[in-house]
Amino acid sequence: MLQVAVMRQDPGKVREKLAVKHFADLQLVDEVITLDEKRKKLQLDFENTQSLVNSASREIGQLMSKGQKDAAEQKKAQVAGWKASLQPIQSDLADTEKSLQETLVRLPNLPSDLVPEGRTPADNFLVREGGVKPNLPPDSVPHWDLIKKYDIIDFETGSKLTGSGFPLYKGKGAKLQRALIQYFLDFNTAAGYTEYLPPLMVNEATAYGTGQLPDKEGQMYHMPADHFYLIPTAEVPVTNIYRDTILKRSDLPIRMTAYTPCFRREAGSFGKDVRGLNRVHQFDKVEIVQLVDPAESYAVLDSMVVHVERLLLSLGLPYRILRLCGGDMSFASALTYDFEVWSAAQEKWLEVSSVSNFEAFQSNRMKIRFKEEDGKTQLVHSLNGSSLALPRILAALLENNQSDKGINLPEILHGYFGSTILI
RNA sequence: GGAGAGAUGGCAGAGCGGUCGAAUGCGGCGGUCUUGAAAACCGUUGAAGUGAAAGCUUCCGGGGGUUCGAAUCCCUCUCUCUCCGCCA
Repeated sequence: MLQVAVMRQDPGKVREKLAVKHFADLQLVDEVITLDEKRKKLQLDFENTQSLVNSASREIGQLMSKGQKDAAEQKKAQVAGWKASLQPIQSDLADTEKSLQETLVRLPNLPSDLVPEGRTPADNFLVREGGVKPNLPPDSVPHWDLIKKYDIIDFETGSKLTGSGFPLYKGKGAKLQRALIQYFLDFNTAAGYTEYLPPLMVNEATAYGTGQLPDKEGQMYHMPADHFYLIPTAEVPVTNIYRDTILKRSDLPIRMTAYTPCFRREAGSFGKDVRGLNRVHQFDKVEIVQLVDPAESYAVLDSMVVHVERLLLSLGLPYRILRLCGGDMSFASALTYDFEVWSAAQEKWLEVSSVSNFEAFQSNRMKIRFKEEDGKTQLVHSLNGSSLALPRILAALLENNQSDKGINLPEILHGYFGSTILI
């Protein structure tokens, strides 16, 4: 959620920045400012009258204790008059605050100055590529064939148990998932992230805090009986750990990591994009989240990018890093880097991580603040990224490392998996 | 699921319907003392909105009500604890 103060200060700049994101309803900026002015005026009216009521009430108390009943009754009548005039102001104020809030949550975060112009993924800025693309023999096959060959995921039975997009990992496939999760968590905790294992269902307030509600309601699985949502990413419960908290400056930075399954309805997906592991409804992911001093958030973003890059390098996967253009960024993000790995048999790039700085957008909604030495409280900046999403990593590992003998695993996984090769 | 108790400031813990935004203790911060530290003593110490400031308003789990006035009374929801039942 954008801060009203920022919008008031320079509405022109806000509109300009929203245009970079191709946000159409620019008039909402003026609506917010108008509503906020109205809110202020009503609040002032309310407070002035309320102040009269309060002080009169105090006087009534004093009169009563002195036994001056008549004078007290007179005051009471006066107060009744004020209270009557208070009523419409109060309801008007409540309505104004409500529509201000509703308007505010419809506005996306402002992109940072580094965000490139553009509308589609084709306009994303290539930051760098790394790793070496393998030269596969002509008889190489995509991962869904390898999955069958080694019998490591049973999609059909997953469909039988739940529905399409709910893979059933089996045997070495299940073990490789466990190995990857274990390795990713170890990698993150070694870098100073504290490990969490959060609830997989969240309530409405939590889903609202990270911005899944009210906008992306249709993308989450909902449990109507209890008003819970299955999490689409660990970001949701983990960032909300600090909702409504005032931290000390010395608490920052807060670094958290969590493994969770992620549940996404992916309504509207179809075709070859959903083949194999490319897009599924339930998948495993290890997430990193940081809450930091605003002055440092962009340096932290860079360090998170390097962190994820090292992880990909250690897996020996060819990757590229993209800085997302205004049109391809998420609602809440100010700057996002996407990581894609090269899936050699499909011959396409697969997104495996998205690292973003949300600046104060999420923290403003969640009221995550810290106290400066001089006693002022201000909003933290929040950042998160995947390190990493498992299915597409698995797809690339299978495709890129296939051989006559089996899937040759990167060295770092040998210990975790208990073997150098998956056969 | 049944019965009971409770939810107050960073923590602990008081609080008669009327100067209660809230005693007290601990912790934090500042100071006195000290070569330095500790101890002791003194002072200070919640958040939000608005304002140049003084101030004013709101907040004692959430929501609603009674009253001139609610942390205090009533209703309701949520959560926590104790006991019972069920159970991985």
